[in-house]
Amino acid sequence: MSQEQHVEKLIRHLESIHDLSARDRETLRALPLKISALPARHDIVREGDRPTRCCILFDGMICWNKTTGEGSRQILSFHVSGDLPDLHSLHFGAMDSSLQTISPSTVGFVAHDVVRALTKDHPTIASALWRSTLIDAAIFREWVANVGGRKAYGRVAHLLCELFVRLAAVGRVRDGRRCELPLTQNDIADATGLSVVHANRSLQALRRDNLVRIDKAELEVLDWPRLKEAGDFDVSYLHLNAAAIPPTPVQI
Amino acid sequence: MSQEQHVEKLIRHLESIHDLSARDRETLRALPLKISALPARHDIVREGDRPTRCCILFDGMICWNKTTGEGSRQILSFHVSGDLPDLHSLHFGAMDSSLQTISPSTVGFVAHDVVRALTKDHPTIASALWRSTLIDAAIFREWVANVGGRKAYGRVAHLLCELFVRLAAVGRVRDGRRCELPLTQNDIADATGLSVVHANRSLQALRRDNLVRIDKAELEVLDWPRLKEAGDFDVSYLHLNAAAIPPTPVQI
DNA sequence: CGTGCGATTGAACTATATCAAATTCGGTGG
DNA sequence: CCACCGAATTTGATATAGTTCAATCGCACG
Repeated sequence: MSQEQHVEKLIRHLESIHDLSARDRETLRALPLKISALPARHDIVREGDRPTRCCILFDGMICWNKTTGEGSRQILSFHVSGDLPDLHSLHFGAMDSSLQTISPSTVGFVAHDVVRALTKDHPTIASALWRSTLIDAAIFREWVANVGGRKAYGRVAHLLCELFVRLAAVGRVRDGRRCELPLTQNDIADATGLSVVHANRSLQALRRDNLVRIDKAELEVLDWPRLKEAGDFDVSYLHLNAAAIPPTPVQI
Repeated sequence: MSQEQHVEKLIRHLESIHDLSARDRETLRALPLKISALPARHDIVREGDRPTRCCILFDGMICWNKTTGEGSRQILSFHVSGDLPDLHSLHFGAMDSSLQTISPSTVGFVAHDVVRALTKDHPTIASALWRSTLIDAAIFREWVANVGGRKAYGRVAHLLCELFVRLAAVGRVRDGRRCELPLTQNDIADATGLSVVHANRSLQALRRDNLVRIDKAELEVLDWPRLKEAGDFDVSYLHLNAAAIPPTPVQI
């Protein structure tokens, strides 16, 4: 896929959370990028690293994670097409967590200096990027509430809701109800603070209740209203533009 | 206390995470503020609100929280003297969580427009504020790992470590080992995703093990190395300037 | 000197973890 | 195309961390 097509994904992401002018889009299209294809389970940034560039995700899925003292991995967030997961590295010295691919992914690297120049010369883009990191923070807040306050069933439902809406916001949902879901149950367990066994059983319960179907790394939402309710999911924390919020999927 | 003294707390906070010039400090000292004394348990901002001003905390303690579907409250973060807890409201429409005082608190309100002008005219201050919100995000990440990945004992220990270091960073630790801790056990439970009963028992265990003493809303760290170890605490996620990181408290 | 909130205790209950084994699946080499 | 391999999923059984409920205690404050 050409660089031009990839950059459109970044633009789509930014336009799902902020208005851009035609000129802003042109500026972004001219962004110097180093595009890389990465395998699954590849560390992009490790805890303690001092990166000098940011990464833009074009295809695949990546996550932030931390390893706690007892050796268990906690996933902190997932990122999808168009996201800028480590924009905050611009303002930090050492990274406090690791960024890793979940599935084989295509990313673009942009030097910090380039991003700094971009924000200096283009206030609207600066504002959109700023807002993007604040939305990341809002997602972390929601995750604190998710792992701290909900039972296993609800946690998993909430996670599926979030991924579905975020993918929908950047046009990655087909038929109004199917999206990629390249996570293993181990990943789901690490993201929700559950054991694999219990994550498995929670997923089974969601399927048994006919809320979702999961097959071949694909999620199909069968009953959006009940899935939302199960996950106690309220889309507002994603701070999406109204136009980017998916309509309630049609039931079958 | 005079407005001038209060603003020094903000400066102290910003200087714990970013360099400021003498001119930046002067600019901050001239900031138009509306200072308010608020009682404990007071809502400063509620989920869904669209604030037009930001809040700076001078004295007391406040927290972000969300109420989940089943009615339980999850605390998302605590804030201490000098913090700007809702700086991100500058870039958001509706708030996704509620900001509430824990103890009786003194805050200063600054209009969004004033902050926007400030960041426009003073790039260093803009950068410090930006960094401050990114550190908030880093704290949320750490909390996801805390509630998702640690046992009760470790969670509570981690929380105490964080508060101790953050208070120390802005000069709120006496004798190198004592700081305010105006939290009820209910607050600690809501912050760690535990029941009150279990939070109580975890605290008892920490005391039994002679890691801390808690009395009259005051925390005394008795054994910092072991407390850190119990909480699997690594200060780097707070992204403090080296000078703001407290030395290991003297053992008694 | 009561009143009420916060801390503490005990006991019963349950959600979730852990361990270990079996099964299915996707891909790879022959 | 088949056989095989490792990884991912699933299952069952047992163990435990944490919850819930209900009562008591302590103490600051009017």
